[in-house]
This record gives sequence, C-alpha cells and structure tokens, in this order.
Amino acid sequence: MATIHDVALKAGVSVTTVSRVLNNRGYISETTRGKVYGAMSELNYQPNELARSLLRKQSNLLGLIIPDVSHPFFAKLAERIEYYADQEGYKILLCNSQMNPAKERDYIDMLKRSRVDGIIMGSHTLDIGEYRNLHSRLVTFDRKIGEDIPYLSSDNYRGGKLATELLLSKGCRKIAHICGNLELDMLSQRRTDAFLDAVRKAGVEYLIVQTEMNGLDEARYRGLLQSLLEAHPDIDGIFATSDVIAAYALKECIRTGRSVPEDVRIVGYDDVSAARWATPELTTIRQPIDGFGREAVRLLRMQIEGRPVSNQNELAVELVERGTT
Amino acid sequence: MATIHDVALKAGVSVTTVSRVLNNRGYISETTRGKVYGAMSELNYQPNELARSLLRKQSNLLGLIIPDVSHPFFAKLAERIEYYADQEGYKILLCNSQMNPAKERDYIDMLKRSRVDGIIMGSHTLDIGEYRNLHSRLVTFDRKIGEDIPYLSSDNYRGGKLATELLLSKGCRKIAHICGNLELDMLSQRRTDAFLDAVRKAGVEYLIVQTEMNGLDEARYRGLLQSLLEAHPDIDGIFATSDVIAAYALKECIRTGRSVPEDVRIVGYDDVSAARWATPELTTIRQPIDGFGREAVRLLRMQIEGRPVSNQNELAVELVERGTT
DNA sequence: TCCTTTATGTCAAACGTTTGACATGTCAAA
DNA sequence: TTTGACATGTCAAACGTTTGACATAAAGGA
Repeated sequence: MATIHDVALKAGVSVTTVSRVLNNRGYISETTRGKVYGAMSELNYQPNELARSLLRKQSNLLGLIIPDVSHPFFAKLAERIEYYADQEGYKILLCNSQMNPAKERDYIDMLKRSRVDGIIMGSHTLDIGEYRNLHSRLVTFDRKIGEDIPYLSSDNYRGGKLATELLLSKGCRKIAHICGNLELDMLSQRRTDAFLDAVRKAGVEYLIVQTEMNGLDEARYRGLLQSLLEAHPDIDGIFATSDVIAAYALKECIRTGRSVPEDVRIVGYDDVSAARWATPELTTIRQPIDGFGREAVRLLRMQIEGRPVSNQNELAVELVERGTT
Repeated sequence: MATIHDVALKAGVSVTTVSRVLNNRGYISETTRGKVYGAMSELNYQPNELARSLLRKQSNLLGLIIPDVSHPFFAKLAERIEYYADQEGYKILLCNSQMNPAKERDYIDMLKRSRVDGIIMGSHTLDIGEYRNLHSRLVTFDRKIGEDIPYLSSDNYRGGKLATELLLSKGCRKIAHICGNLELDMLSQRRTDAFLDAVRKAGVEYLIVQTEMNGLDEARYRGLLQSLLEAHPDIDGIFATSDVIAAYALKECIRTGRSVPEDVRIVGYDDVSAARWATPELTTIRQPIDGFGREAVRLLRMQIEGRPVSNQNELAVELVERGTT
C-alpha cells in the first residue's frame, strides 16, 4: 500500500504538503493540490486510518454489542445504527453476545483494545457494577446502569398499557402476557408493570409467562406457547413482548383450530417487518427503531465531542392495529 | 488509558519485559510474569491494538459488505460470519450497501483506509472490473469475479431444480418463478436456469417475474404478488427466490381465498427462521448459511496466512419440505 | 574454572501520520 | 521600500507497540 511518502515523491512535494492537502490546513495553491490529488489517485492511495487514529487518539469506531443480529429487532436496530453511524463518519464493530456474560465481557475488552470511541450496549447480562467502572463512552438500551450513563429506551409502560387496554377493550377476559427474563432488570419490565396494572384494574384473569433465561431461543417459543394454550384453553388474549413470540402464538392458535382474532386476540411488540408477513398481520406496539439508531449515534457523538447529553432518553411508542385484534 | 510504559513502571520492570510477557517471547520468570499481570489488572491495561496493527501490518479486521443486515438472510449470514470471525480472532466491520453502487464504493475505500485484512462481499452492484483491481483479499458471495478471486455460493442450479421438480411432482401445471434482478450477473441465476430447464422439459406453463432493480424493498413485494395472481389466476405453483418473497406469496394466496397447498403450492429459498413463522410453514430450499459463514472466514484466513485457497466453493443445498407443498 | 541457560535491562528503529516551529521564498499592496 | 499574505520546505516529536541487537548478571553443570 502506498504511503504518504510515496504520494509526496510522485507529486514532487514534501510530505507536509501532502498532509496539508489531505487535512485542508495551511496555504495550498491549486496547482499543488492538483498534483497531489493526481499522485494519490495514480497510486490508489488511501490514508492509513490506523496511524491517524493512533495519533489523534480517536478511531471513529463504535462498538455495537447486541444479543444476536439475526433477531429481527436487533437486525433492524443494527441496520439503523450503522446507517446513522456512517452518516456521521463512524464505523461499526459488530458483536453478538448470545446473552453470554463471558462473551460480553470479552467483547467489551476487545472493544477497549480496539480503542473504539464509544460502545452501544444492547445486551446486558452483567452486573451494573461491571458496566459502571468501564470508563468507556456508553449508550445502553433499555437498561439504567447509573445516573451518569445515558440510556435509550422507549416508553415501555405506555406500550404495555396500550397493548393491554386494546385487548381489554376488545373484550378479552383472560389474558396471557409473555415477557422476557424479569431478573435482568431491563426497562422492558415496565411493559409487564403496565400489563399488571391494567388487568388488575379491569379485574380480568391473567397469566405471566417468562421466556428463557438466555433469551432468544426460538425453538423454545413453540413449546412454551403450546403448553400455555393447553394448560389454559380459555385464554382469549395474548400480549407478547416481541413480534417473533407473537408470530409463534398466532401459529399455535391456528394449529389448534382457534381463530384469530375471533377466539384469541394477539398483540405483539416491536413492529419489525415480519409482523406483516403473518396472516392475519400482527397488531403490535411499534418501537421507534429508526429513532433508536439515530439517538444512539447522536448520544455517543455528543459524548465524544465532550458535550453534555441527557441521560434519560425515552422515545414514544405507537399502537399499530392490524389483523390479530 | 494506561500504556505499556505505565505497566512497566508499576511492575518495576522494563517496557521490553512487559512486551515479552504480553507476547510470550524470550525468557520470563514466573515472579516477573506475576508482577506484570498484577500491574496490568491494577491499571486495567488493554494493549492498544491500533499501535499493534500499525506495526504488524495486520489489523485483524474483516470488512463485511451486504445489501442490508435487516434482511433475514443477511442477518443470519452476518451473525454466522461474526461468530466464526470471533473464534479466529477477527473483528467485523459492518457495512450495508443498500444496493447502492456509490455507497458500495465508499465502503470499499473506507475498509481499505481501515486496513482490514480482508473483505467479504455479499453485495455486488459494481462492474467486475472494479472488484478486480481492488487488491484486497476478497471473498465474494454468489458472484464470480475472476479466476483468482475465491467465491462462495451454494449449488444454485440444484436448488432451483429441487424446488421446481417438487412443484411438478405435486402436479403443478402453471408455475411462477419470482427471482432477483437478472442483470446483476449473480450465481443465483442458476436457480432460474434450473427452473427453466425443468418446466420446459415438463412442458408446463410458466412465468418469470423479476423483483426490483434495487433489491430488497419489501413494500414492492406485496404489489408484485397481487398483480401476478390477478393477471394469472390459474397459477398453481410458485417458486420464490427467498423466503421473504414466499411469505408474501403465501399471504396473498390466503388473502385471495386460495388455500395453500391445495390450490397453490409455494416453495421459498434460504430457510431463514421466518420460514417457520408462517402458517403453513414454508417449504423451502435450505441454504447452508452456517457453512457460508465458516467458509467465508476460513477462506480469508487462508489468504491472510498466504496459503492457497480454492476459488470455487459451492456448498450443498437441501430441500426442506413443510406445509406449503 | 568456564560455558550455558535463564532472566532482565538498555537502546533505537520502525509502523504511517499529524503538527508545530521555523525558514525561505514570491508577489502584490501600501 | 517595507509589509504581509501566500506557498512550500525542512526537521523533529509524538501516538503505543514490537523487535532486534546487545549488555549484564546469576545460577548451574561440566
């Protein structure tokens, strides 16, 4: 690979001059600029960002740690984050923690060694303390780890409330709520809180089912839904904490001869595009994934630039009513 | 951030000694090793990979360019690639080209500036020539760029043949094939070749529909399927080039009162997990996504290590029969 | 006693770039 | 004629690490 020295040699100028052209500093005549650009394209020169980063103490790298990029929600989130990162000149290092604490720790160390300018934590399997003394610029998703660490989430309580009240308003009398692992202390628990408040207030029967400890194992969803509907054949409403789970719920209803939404009404969460692949299409709570991506990058950029950021960032959710209610 | 000098100071040894501990070279006594490790953990030291990479001329970074990580196929592919990359000590820089040639070019330049050790090209919107004089280590997906550039694909012809013959064997007499943009010169065209061979040999009616130029726009799929089934109400078989398209086909059939598989049989492609969310579950051609990931990383590693690699790498596909046939 | 092995140190160069300090021009305006 | 803006150059240090050359010294065996 050509270096700045090669460019200088070929253009017949000094290295300093090339650097000045490259960084738009100092006085440069148009003719010199032309010669330099000419030499650069002739040599196919690409400045070595490793050397630049080393000197500038800034890599323009952002680390993204999520449970699994093949989960539709995180896939879309990753796509949006990468989109905005690219717009602002950042690059994304992708890490799938698989909800494995050891892997998560290793990834964090790797990102530190790589001198990323910031980390977006979409996976949280470690204790709050470990994140606290990380001393990296952080943005977290759906988890509050400290007063000084900005988090990003949506209005989970409102989402839970909208979903549950929709089911209630449609006349559901026995509603099941399928949520993630409540021990992980995520803000998405507010959905469950809202669910509980609503069903108790309405005085209807309800159930809460937690999915696996280690997250997103789809194989389990089927069995879980099957035994749920077997044990409680009179369930007439399901509020699932993701569209993927809702899709499995829908499947299981159809398989067992229940019609949706007549016999059972279903509300999902996220509004990933898969929600529209189902028949009937899933009613769901739309998470502002694009907004998440934009804000995550912005919050990191602000920190990198040493500007103050707000630590609590809750975006709005929206009920999207489709065919399953 | 602590440097190797700080560690040396705290441990009371020389920088060289610390480096020797870090890289396991030369003689080191156990006591010294202990002191060094102690100092490192006390200072929370993480060696600066930028500096290392600069010196070693090896970044352990791999670039991954795909159209869109939120598409289920590429999401899974990205996850698998990242998994194997991590196992072999590589990190993944994620790039979504959105099938935009300008973006793709920019990403390639960015990756070169970042001195990635190799690039995995899952998006191909540029002319072959541009990839040729790239002079980076490459692995491409589903596109042959040159004799000296390894590509990775599955047995597309066999996939197309399996899918079409299944439909024929079930008695379909008018089969539509929905494929990607045939002008892009991808190896996935072999699926279409196989389809044509099979339907012609069987002497049944057939149609070929290309999706949009700019790839994966789901909004279009619905309209496309709708007009297809309206214009040809007697279609009794559909072979779609992705499960996402197949899911939309299934939806449209159900919406228009056709029963699947009785009236229309559908075969998808990829076998992403979404294929099992549909009801009935999609019959599909399974692509070896895990194998793709493993091989992509291996092919790059071999090149990086200067070892010879085979340039043609075709993995096997498999017919997965489920509910839509 | 001498040689080897083990253990550690010093020193300097290298990776590719940026940046500041400073020198040396040319050219035009005051 | 002087001044200042413009244009370019030289030189060296810095970023954090690795590595080779070389020195030193203790411990152990022959």
